[in-house]
Amino acid sequence: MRAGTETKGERTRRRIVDEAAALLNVRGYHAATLEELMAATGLRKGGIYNHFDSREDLVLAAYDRNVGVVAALLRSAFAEHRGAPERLHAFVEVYQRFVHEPPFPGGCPTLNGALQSRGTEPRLTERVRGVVHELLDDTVARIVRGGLRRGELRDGTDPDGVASVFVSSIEGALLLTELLGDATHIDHVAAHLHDYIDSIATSEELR
Amino acid sequence: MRAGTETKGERTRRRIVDEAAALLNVRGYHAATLEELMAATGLRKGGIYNHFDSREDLVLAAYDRNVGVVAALLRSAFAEHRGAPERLHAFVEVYQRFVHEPPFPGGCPTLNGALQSRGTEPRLTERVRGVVHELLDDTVARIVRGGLRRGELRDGTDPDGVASVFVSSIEGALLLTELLGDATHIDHVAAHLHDYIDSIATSEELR
Amino acid sequence: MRAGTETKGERTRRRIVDEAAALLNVRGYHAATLEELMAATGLRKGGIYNHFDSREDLVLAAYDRNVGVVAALLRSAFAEHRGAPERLHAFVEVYQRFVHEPPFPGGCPTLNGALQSRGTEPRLTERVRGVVHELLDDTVARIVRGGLRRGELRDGTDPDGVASVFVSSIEGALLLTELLGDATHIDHVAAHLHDYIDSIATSEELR
Amino acid sequence: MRAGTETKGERTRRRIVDEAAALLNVRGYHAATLEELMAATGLRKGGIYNHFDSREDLVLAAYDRNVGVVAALLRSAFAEHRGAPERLHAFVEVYQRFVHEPPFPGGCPTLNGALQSRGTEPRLTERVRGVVHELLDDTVARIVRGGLRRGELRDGTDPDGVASVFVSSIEGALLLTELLGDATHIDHVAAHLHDYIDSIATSEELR
DNA sequence: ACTGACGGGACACCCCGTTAGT
DNA sequence: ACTAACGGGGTGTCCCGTCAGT
Repeated sequence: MRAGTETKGERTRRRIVDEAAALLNVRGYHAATLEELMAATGLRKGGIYNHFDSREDLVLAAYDRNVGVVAALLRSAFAEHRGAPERLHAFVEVYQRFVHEPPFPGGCPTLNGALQSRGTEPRLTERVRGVVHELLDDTVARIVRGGLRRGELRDGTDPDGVASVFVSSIEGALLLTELLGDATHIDHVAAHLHDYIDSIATSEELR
Repeated sequence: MRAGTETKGERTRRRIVDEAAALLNVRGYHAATLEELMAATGLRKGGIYNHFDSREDLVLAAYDRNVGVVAALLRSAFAEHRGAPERLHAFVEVYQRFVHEPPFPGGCPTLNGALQSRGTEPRLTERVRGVVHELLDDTVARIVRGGLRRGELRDGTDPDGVASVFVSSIEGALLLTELLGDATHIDHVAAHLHDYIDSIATSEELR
Repeated sequence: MRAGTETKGERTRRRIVDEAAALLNVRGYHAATLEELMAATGLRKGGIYNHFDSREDLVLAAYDRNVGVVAALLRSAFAEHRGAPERLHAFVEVYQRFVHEPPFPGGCPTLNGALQSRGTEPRLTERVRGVVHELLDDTVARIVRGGLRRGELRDGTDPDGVASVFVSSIEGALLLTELLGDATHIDHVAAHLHDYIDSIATSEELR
Repeated sequence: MRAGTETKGERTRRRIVDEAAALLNVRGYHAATLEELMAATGLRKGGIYNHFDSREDLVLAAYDRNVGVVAALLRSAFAEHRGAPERLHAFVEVYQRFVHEPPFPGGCPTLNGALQSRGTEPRLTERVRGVVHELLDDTVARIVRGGLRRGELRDGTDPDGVASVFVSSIEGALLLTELLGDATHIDHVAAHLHDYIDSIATSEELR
């Protein structure tokens, strides 16, 4: 299929996913009922089930869409920075900006998916695991490995350790921010991580 | 009635809370059904409703119980250490040990409660908020303030910032550990926090 | 047993009936739950079941008590009047006064019992039937028959017809009064019945 | 869609209301359980809840249907008579015929609704109040007012008083008839009311 | 005689999925 | 492709009754 060309069915499907994505991230991937999804999409049950075999399939598609938005933010941020320290700074800033200028309401979809899928939604849980693994290994740890290779980060820095710290503290801060309705937590954590980046960077230049 | 003596009802109630607490932390505070709670406690609906006015009340009691266990671990850890840096180290170690030698299965109840109460369980959410606030303000930030007064921590250290960083990164690490079934995340974060504590402590002595 | 002497058990039983009677006439003989009866009597379930084999038995006893109060009002009113027209006037006045100066809240127990026992409470229905039959045949119709014998009422007056009219219109008026919260209905009906009595009385003297 | 055409859903909904109306008037608007309604309509819960948001909504619709039948009987009776005395006679006869040739079993829905909604079914109670008010003010009292204007009824006749007497005694008679299974009560009351109408009519002609 | 504890059975409501229509 | 109609299972809650204790 050529870019820009969509059959009518595809357009409808896309619209369903878009509306569902917005709703689910706010109301909860598990809590939102099919009735609410019907109201959000303006379609009836049968209309939705024409495009998705089950509510779960729609939820997964919507989750992917929301995660994709965040991934795109990261990609575009990385496109502007080459060095490992810079990219790590950018990584933090993306999430910080995500809180203060959210591209869609409801907070971080990765976190929300992780929170709400416990036990009841195994396929979503699996999907979240994949996303988080990618965040850890293919994003943060990869940046660190590249930085080590290029000598931008101190020898002995553990890529996996950095990844754990970054993802843990950021997702934890998003959780606090969301739970308490207080954005200072992500700011405090961001400041800490910026310091941390500087402490493991070989370069002397201050940000 | 003498202290230390329990009527039959109190014993049963305690047993219900204990069994429910174990179940709910694993199955989910929201997902676990009353039927499962009946199976876990060995009582019928009538029996449970004799001790609790609603499923929600039981859930809250079970949540309190689980949170109380963690609080007790913290208290006993703090009882062995006086200085602020030592207490912060102990704080981290409690959570690290919590993962490796869990007093009950299912992970951190605070986190689980926060995860599963989104929107659907307002009273539980409120409870979690209280617990997290206590963790931030009355535990970590208070320790830091004491350390500043006594000159154990560097001037300029922000108690609230430290609290945000500690709670965020630890809860985030617990989330990763739980989600991915991989305890290295809490270990990485713990190591990082230990370093961080040393970096803000005035004392030169290494741990 | 001598009058005025009550064993402790009898006193408790009487207290249960009294409190239950007051509650049931207001909350409804069918709607009031055992929990409410417990609260009203200050006893626990077992305490009540010591005196009554079932909720239904207590309801019946309470109903009898309430009906007995009305019956006593009628008896004492009849004791002051000998002639049939006078007694019929008195009959009407008892119910009219019952509305304006109720001896207990909730309205006419006969009516309430009739209303609330439909289908679900067969024994109470049977009891109500008996009470209404007594009201029709042994009270109103009997007065009319006496009046006919003594020539106080016009020949050709049908005792059963008068009874139907009196009981129907009075109970109907109580229903309207209760349903709409408007006491004018019983007043209108009372005025009408007083006129009706005068129209079937042989005596010329106006009331 | 053309008038007079019913979709399948409308037909089913109508059938639900019809069957429910018949059942509820007999079994009781409060007592009849959803299971019984399912059996009566031949539908499952899901099918019923597709047409009604709650059991209460169905009950109200069924009540309205039954009341509507009685209202239609009154309207058609009034259509054949113009004068106030004639219409009052017709009013009485409608209810008398209602007992002897009931259009549906279970007796007068207005009465049944009033009886069974005490406290437990506030919306039904409100509905019944409206129906009774209409019966009093917009039906009987209005007829009397018209009769007074046209000089068909004696001056000094109180429309509200007549309404109270008519509705009270008829509903009371229906109550007795239903409670005791004895139709003579409505007949006695009807005879009385016919006499009463003649006594307040200016016309000399006997019925 | 009275309490506390527990069983057991309804009951109304929710919500996902599917199929007959159009 | 989309709607309306319907099935069916599960959920929390209510509430009466009973039985062991004391």
